[in-house]
Amino acid sequence: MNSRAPENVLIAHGHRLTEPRQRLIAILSQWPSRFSAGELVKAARKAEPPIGRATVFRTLGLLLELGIVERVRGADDSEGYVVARRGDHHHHLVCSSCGRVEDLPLCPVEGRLKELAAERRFQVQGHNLEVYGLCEGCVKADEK
Amino acid sequence: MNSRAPENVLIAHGHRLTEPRQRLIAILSQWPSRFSAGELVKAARKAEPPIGRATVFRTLGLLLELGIVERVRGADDSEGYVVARRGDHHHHLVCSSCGRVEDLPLCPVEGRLKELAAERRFQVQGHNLEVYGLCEGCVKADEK
DNA sequence: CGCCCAGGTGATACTAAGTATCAATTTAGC
DNA sequence: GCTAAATTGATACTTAGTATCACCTGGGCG
Ligand SMILES: [Mn+2]
Ligand SMILES: [Mn+2]
Ligand SMILES: [Zn+2]
Ligand SMILES: [Zn+2]
Repeated sequence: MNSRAPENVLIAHGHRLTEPRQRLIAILSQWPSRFSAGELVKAARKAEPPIGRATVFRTLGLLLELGIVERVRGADDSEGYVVARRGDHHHHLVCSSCGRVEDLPLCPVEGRLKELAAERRFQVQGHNLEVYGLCEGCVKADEK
Repeated sequence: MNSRAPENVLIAHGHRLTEPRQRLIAILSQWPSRFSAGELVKAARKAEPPIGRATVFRTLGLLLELGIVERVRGADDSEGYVVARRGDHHHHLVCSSCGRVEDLPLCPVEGRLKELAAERRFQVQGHNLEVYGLCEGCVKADEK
């Protein structure tokens, strides 16, 4: 049994494994890449039977809190989500051309940040970093 | 003449120095700290004569693009703005207790990020970083 | 198995942050 | 002052998310 499977994480945190939640997880598990709240709402509405908008947002919030999905902002500042592929502290490389999201497991901030903040007497609790640019595929397409 | 004064920056970029813009700049110049779009809209509506909502958003976008204001996300993921105090590349220390925003002029990402991204064949175009924690004042208040 | 109720659902309505349209107004240069 | 182009503000629309509340159901208990 994979204890990192969304269904098990839900249960482990005392949440119920309801039908709408299972169906949303199934939809997400096949999602190719970054998606907006609206896209998920649309997919949920098309399902049979349809899943309500409020439930989609509530479930999205729950999955976010459990680390099953992550919020990732686009280069254009748009909100978006991706299904998480790792549970530890990491950041994202977001392609500004195709929108693909890659995990960046090594945090380029940790060390340096502590010193800088300490000098300012600022007590760091957390940070968030997104890196924008072109993924390998889009760089190649660009060179042609 | 301070060429960094908002009025001059507008003109230098070929924009008109209209009355609503001047009045919005005046309102912003007295803004104590981080503000939301809604707060600015409200202040603009209370002004005499009132400034329209659409104009507030358009002007905010313009000032953002000219670097006169900066978008700063709160620890709770809320959108917000601050009047910029510097024009070069920098980040922000955002107090999760009082909401105050401090500039962090030394970018703790630059060096390390290049190497990491190069290994992944990701061509970096930019990044955005926000640091959350407690400002000096709130740390002290907390200790009591 | 079947009861029961806390937790969850979905319809609806509401808020915040924008964007789009367009007729009416204003700015800035001549 | 005149005029064209930029800007305004009213209105309507979109996306993201929250609040309410009557109804429903998952799953623990007997
Ligand atoms: Mn990730
Ligand atoms: Mn700043
Ligand atoms: Zn790409
Ligand atoms: Zn503070």
